Amino acid sequence: MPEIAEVETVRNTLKNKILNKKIKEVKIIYPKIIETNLDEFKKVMKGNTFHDIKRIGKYLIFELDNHYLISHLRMEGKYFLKNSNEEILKHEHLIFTFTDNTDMRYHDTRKFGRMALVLKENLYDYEGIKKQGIEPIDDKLSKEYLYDKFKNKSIPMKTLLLDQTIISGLGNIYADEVLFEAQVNPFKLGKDITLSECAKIKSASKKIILKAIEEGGTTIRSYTSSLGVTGRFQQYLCVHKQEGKPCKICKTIIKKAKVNGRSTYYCEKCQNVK
DNA sequence: AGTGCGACCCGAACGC
DNA sequence: TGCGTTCGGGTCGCAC
Repeated sequence: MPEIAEVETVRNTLKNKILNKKIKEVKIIYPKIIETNLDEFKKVMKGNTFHDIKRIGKYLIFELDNHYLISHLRMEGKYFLKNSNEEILKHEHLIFTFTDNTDMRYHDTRKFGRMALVLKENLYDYEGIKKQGIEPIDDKLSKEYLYDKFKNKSIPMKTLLLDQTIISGLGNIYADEVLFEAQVNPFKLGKDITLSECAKIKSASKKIILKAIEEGGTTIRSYTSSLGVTGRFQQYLCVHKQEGKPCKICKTIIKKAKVNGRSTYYCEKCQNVK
């Protein structure tokens, strides 16, 4: 499931392949993917060109002539590059055909991903973008900022790390890994967190995301990047999906629980869970 | 206002 | 074996 590191990997791999290609045609097979007006989408995309790909949190931002195409992959969204004459697969929902007869195809098994087309000057009017918090790799992420965001919340830390308005870009995998690295109890409420724990969360999130980006993300279940590269971060996971295995630090068996409906993996000793 | 939870999806994993 | 059921994952929107 794409988190910040996966989206960054898609951005980098896609960038080398599609920039400055002219779009000849766009085929929308599953229209619900598009949140904005469909006719406008078709009209604007035709004849347009991808000039750059940016990323804000888990959002991919394709730069066009006068617009941005905002794309959120949610759990299973992927982009594949193929020749236009290849058959259209079951889960390919949107096809951009370039003038050189190659395609960029949006593939999404669960149809959860979404796209929106906005004028460049309106990018930050888009709700999802507007409310993004600070990214783990941004030096502006400080322990004081986190403490301030957490201190009045009667919400478990696991849930707070998934809140994109606080830290932008963490998903279920890295939230578990960050809490383990920071030795913070995932069940602990925001209001009970200390400034020094915030400092640990800050540095742990940066360390883990940098490492994950370097390794091309994590592949769990169905996720592959646009070039089919398998994320190598999987081998560095300490707790996520490690239920029943001994903790890499203390050998205590890793446990699994639900926090706010999300599966959560932790070491009860290292993370001081009773 | 703050918090919790179902809906959106559908393939895989699970249970009988 | 084969069927039905549950699960998961990010985000939104609604209910309390």
